[in-house]
Amino acid sequence: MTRPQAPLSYRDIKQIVLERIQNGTWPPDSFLPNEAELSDQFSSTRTTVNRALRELAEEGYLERRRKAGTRVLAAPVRQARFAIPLVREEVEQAGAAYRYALVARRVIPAPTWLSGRLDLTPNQRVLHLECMHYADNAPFQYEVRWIVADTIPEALKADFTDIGPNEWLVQRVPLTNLELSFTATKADATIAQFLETTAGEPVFLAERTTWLKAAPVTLARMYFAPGYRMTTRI
Amino acid sequence: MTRPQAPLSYRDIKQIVLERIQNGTWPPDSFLPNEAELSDQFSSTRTTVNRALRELAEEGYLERRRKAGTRVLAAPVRQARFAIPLVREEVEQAGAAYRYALVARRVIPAPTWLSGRLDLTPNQRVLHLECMHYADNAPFQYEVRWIVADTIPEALKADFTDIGPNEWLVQRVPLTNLELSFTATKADATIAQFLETTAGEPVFLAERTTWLKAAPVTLARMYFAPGYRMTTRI
DNA sequence: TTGGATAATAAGTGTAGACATAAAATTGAA
DNA sequence: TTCAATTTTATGTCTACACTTATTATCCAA
Repeated sequence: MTRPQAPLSYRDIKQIVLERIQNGTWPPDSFLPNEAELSDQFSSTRTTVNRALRELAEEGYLERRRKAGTRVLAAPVRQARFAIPLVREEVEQAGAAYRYALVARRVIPAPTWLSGRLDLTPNQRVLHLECMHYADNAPFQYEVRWIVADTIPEALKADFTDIGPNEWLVQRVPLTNLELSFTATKADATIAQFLETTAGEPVFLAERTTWLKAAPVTLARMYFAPGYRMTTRI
Repeated sequence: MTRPQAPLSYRDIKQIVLERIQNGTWPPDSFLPNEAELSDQFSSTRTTVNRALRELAEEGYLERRRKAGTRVLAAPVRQARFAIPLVREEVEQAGAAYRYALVARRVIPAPTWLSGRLDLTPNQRVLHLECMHYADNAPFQYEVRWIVADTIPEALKADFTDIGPNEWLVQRVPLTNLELSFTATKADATIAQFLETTAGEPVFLAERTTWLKAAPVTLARMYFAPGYRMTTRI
């Protein structure tokens, strides 16, 4: 039953190329035929092949260089993508009820270490906030945050008793740069108290620094309750 | 000085659209003009505008739905991308000398918890490895790994004294699925000994499970020396 | 032999137009 | 009034072609 072959989409081509990489037709470090030749083989156009290969390169399977051609990467630089969700969404997605509470709020001159980190002039004013996020009334995250008053003056007037600073910021400040780091740390007395655990217990700490163009906006430390796991699948 | 406008590239258009989102011309939740109209405005083609918007959607700034149109996302689902490097590369990139050592190697029937995690039949054989990774002779990572013998029989013959199992696997097994999770845990006596720290200290733990199609390949637990930070910028 | 100009090549990008498809909006019948 | 069928529309994708640009390979002269 030979019926006229439906044209291959760029998805089909991606799939086929990936299979050929994975089954050894095109072993690591080898070069693929060029786009023109592939589009012939697939009875497709160079544009379609281009999109397929471009996306595979984007995903870390191929390396492409002009004139040199397209090469299969030996060790695909697999990259994990973590969505950075709002705490509320993270909690609700897990099927738990979210509750937020503002623990402390004060305006202070930036401590030296913070000035260093955010490149502030000495004693620039910052809004310091401490917040708790609960999942089904169990502590989920203890958040300590500093917001640079000069960059976001509106924040001084904002009321953070009902809405968390992260949600507040995300809704009105178009963040341009972001640095995110994760580490394990030991709960001190304060953290332990808020997370209802014992001082000295390991907690997962996410630290997030954001800028608006060159101006520092905020630094946040988010301590997660013991047992927290950040997970992703590829 | 009116010179004939060079045509806008899809990059230019991305930039312009991003600026309009960030300066409030197109506030969160609002809809952009449709592609045809935008291509008029930019004196470009729909194809080019399409690529710009598609990539911005990919990056989490826009949401696109057929017929509905293209909407600015209120809280851009910013996503962090972590490259998942080989330990060796991670160490060398930090400018340190990398050293690897195999600590233990044995073939055992899979313990119950592992069978559950990897969906193995009871007592299926696994290769159990313990390895150390050093940066400038200081402990960097303690790796505990199980490799499913039925899925990767070659692994039983492999010599892991010179090359780590991760590098070995990456070079010959085209992993198809991967689950990665991060958490903070307490160093037990063994971990503490290898990482040259004290039992009870918090350590950063990355756990990685991989499959080849549906077949489970390996589970790895990587304990990082105290002070380790996983960082990314957007 | 070497070094620099030049040609050749493969990917990168843009234009123009067509058809496909999902989903919202509308219409019509029960 | 409500639900199902139909129309409309914005994005999704493909074709065909042309031009651009980075980079390698080649060739020739010093």
